[in-house]
Amino acid sequence: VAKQRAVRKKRERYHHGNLRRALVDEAVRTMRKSGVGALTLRGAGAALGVSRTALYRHFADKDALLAAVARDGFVGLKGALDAARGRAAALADQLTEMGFAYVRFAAENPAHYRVMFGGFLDRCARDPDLLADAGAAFQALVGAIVDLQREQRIRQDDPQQLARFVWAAVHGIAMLAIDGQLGPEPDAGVTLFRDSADRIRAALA
Amino acid sequence: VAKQRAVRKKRERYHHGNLRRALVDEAVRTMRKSGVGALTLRGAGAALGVSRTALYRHFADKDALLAAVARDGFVGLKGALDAARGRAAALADQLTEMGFAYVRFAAENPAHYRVMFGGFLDRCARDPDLLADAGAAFQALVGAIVDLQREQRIRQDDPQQLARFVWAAVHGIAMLAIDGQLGPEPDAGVTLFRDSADRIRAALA
DNA sequence: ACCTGAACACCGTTCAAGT
DNA sequence: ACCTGAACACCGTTCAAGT
Repeated sequence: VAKQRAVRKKRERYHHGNLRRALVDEAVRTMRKSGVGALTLRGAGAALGVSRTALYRHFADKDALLAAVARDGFVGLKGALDAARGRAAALADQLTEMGFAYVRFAAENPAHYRVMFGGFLDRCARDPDLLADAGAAFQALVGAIVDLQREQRIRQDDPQQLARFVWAAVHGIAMLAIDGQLGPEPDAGVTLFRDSADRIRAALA
Repeated sequence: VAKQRAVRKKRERYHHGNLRRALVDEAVRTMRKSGVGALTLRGAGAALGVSRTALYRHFADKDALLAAVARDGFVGLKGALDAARGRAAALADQLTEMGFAYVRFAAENPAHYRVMFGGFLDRCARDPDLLADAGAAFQALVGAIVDLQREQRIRQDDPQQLARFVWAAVHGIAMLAIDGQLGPEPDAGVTLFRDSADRIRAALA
């Protein structure tokens, strides 16, 4: 009976405009369990007790849904980076802590991470807000670098350029790890970042 | 008439066991023109004047074909890296030259590059030789680092570990560029590597 | 802002029966 | 080592007609 009521309640909420949110969550859930290849619009609809065509009221097509999934991912990534920055005891540790958080985010959400970055430009054409969400995550990194520059802890180059370099290094580690290119160990990415943190520090000195 | 003969000749070769090679080439061609999403087994067969089911004589399924495409890519990447290393005037320039070649390879073959790295571990299960081809490309990088160490030009850490760091940095630049995350400019990756080469050098010093 | 139901074109893959 | 031809299950997407 309680279950019945839960379903009823859910149903009602869909009519209040939450189907969009529910679809993104369902897509993320499916991807986490079975990869992005397992995500089908028909399956997502069925899982939510909604017709196959209902989602076209909220998304132009499958790619638009994936763009929303990507945006959701960048919001989560920014949250993880901000939290890591706050956790750092000393200013000098902020960037390292953020690097660990970044690689860990990717390792824990591999399918989601791939959607965030795969064909980014094409997805931005579908949903211009994606660019802003991705930019916000990137700015968390730029902010940490600007702070370090202000305290004279790292070189005074263009912070955007330095941030791009650090981003590429961490993104490369995350991607290689996700794709299994660093070996089958699930924490291969975290390990490589641990080994590389001193190199990155030296690069910025 | 000449065309007719070419087709005839091609046909004959297929029966000599070259259909496998022709399928890989056709897949690469299609991906280059229209992306990996445009690659279909039916289309590849039609383009080669071969039945829809003929390729199952050479590949277990579509993923096995993509594994062969990935292997082909790693062979090409290793060739580009070796050539770049040979081009370098001084020993100190080898790594930089290889970095440019790497990023350029990815920029010129984006779809191919994605197939090489996407789901690498899963693809290795399909075709164990993929691991060897990828390893050979990686060893080109390790070799350059070992040479620099022998001449005391860079730090004496574990060369495999240093190579992984450099690889991740360059891979990250290449991936961000391919996905348009560095902006719509087609040479955004090469530009970022140019800006980052000094950082990487400092990291290895 | 949803529903049902039917339909379209396009997939990967399998199989039977040939040469 | 290829072929033809038929079939299966599964896609994304569209449309008409409802509530």
